Amino acid sequence: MYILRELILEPLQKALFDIGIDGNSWEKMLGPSREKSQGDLSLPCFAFAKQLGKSPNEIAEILSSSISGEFGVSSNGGYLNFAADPFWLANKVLFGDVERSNKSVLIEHTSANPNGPFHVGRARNAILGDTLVRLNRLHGNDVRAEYYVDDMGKQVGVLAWALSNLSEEQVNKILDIQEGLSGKWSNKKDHIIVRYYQAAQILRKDSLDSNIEEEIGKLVHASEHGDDEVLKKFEEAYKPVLEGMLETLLRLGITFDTFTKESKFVVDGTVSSLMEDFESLEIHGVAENGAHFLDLGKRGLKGKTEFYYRRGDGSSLYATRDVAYHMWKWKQSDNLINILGEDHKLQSRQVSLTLNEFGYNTPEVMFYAFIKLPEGKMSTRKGHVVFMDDLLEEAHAQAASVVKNLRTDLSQEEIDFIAEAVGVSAVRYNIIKVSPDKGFTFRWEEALSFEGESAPFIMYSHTRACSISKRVSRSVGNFEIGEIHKSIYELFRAMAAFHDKLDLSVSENKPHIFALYLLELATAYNAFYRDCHVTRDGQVNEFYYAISEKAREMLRDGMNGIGVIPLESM
RNA sequence: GGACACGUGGCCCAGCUGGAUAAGGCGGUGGCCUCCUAAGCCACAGAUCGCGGGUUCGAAUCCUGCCGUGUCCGCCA
Repeated sequence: MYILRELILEPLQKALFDIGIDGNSWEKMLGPSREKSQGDLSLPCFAFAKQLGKSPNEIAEILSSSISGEFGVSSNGGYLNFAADPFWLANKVLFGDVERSNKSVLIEHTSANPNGPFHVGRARNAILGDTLVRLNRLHGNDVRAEYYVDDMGKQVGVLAWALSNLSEEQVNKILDIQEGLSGKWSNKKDHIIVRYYQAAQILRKDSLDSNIEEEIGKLVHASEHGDDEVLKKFEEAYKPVLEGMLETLLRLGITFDTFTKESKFVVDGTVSSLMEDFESLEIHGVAENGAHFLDLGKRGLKGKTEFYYRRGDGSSLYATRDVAYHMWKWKQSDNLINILGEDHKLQSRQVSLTLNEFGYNTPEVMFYAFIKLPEGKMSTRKGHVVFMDDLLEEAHAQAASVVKNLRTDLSQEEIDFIAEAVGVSAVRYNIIKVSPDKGFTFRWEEALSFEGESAPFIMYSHTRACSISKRVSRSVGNFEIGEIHKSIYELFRAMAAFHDKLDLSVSENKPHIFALYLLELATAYNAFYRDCHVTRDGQVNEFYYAISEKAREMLRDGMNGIGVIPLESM
């Protein structure tokens, strides 16, 4: 609780000084109480024992009796505990103001190759990234959400080749499908076009016809040299796919401010001039066939230390363009955050070390582990894949059936509206509630869980507050802070943590911290709802109403911060 | 083989800039709707924090060895 910390720091320092503890090395030991029942902040006194020749117990006792202020102090088992005064806390929570951050931040996320629909694994990036965007905005930062479009190189090359060389019939035959794409997504462009890509991949692998590889190679080569016509052809190929992908993201509430094409840096010449600059570096080297690299082993990289940035034929590589891209990004914003899969760790390190070499800073990176399926790795080819579009449909359907059971008063249209919000929120929440560096196995029953640690749990608390708001249907009147019931005190403590958790979540790039916090806030609200009725026999308790309204706003803001939709009724 | 992650009750997961009896959820058992939406609430049961060493007044947390899982080690993206 940061507000409490500010309050006690001075008296605590004085008390410590009086017993012979100088300096402020103890400040980092002052942390949140492990035991909630003991207080909000605790100072373990074990470290002072030797210096003072007293037991930690004694020290804590002495300190507790010498400190006083608008807070509770106590000692227990060698710990000095501080608890927020209920009345003080009520004032802070109901009337306090918080300082907001206002940094400029550029967050690059998703940036998926535009060659096919999102499966849940690929979508983890987009959901984590968008949540970080939202949390930064909630925190007050000026955020730009950016998608780096991979519009050149092999993947798009294969796609473009397939679209201009394969017919619908050929694709179906190669993929061994009789009647072509059927079902729900037969009109969605990413699902349609990915089949051409898949067919081409099979041809490349199985066919003895080496012309295919040669033709694709020519296209890729041309794109890497900035050939206008080829790049245009590539764009025609990937654009509809990307549109289909963005449609899925839009359904998840994910949008971008800017799209930057990889080819930009080839076409405008920055990549080739950058490659010339590389040659002046001390760690620069040239391989036998004329390929160029930097020896990053000299900068602490372990394992394979050569970072190749230029092929023997003089063309650039993906990572080279990524360096150029990052130099450009540093001109757009003072703070860069990238969201990347753990498979990009080495590549990201190479880019960062190279940037450092030119005097640029290292961007912040949030790495996330992959989502597996019970049957193993996600693989489109083996049919081990869960498309985000399918997951969202299923989530909607399940939510609709729950709503239908619970609410017989609603029209089909209202049911659909609620089901969509619940479905999307639940899907997002199940991905962001776990730490990004934890790989997890996708299970339908968990992804579609609407109780316990889930988005609907939080949404439900919020609708309760909305329901009260609707019932009273006016703003909060004059009130005095009344008796502070245990549940109210706990709710205040939870509310006071809002900005602490938001700040932590944003500064550490860990969305799950704030996502899990909202669960605590909702739980605390539920206890308040149970114990303290705002309206009773037609009378409104203004103090309670003020608390409920404040909590409602916090829940709403917090939910928006993680992309969970704050419905007013469900 | 090397590098980097991860390993916490039957299952999922928080805690890991060292601090008090390891926090939640699912599942299990038992209870709560004449009272602002029961997608809720309450109670109970359930943990050698992968294994072995070390550092420390104190280790789930730091160091080290081993085991297991994942990712990477392309002049691919």
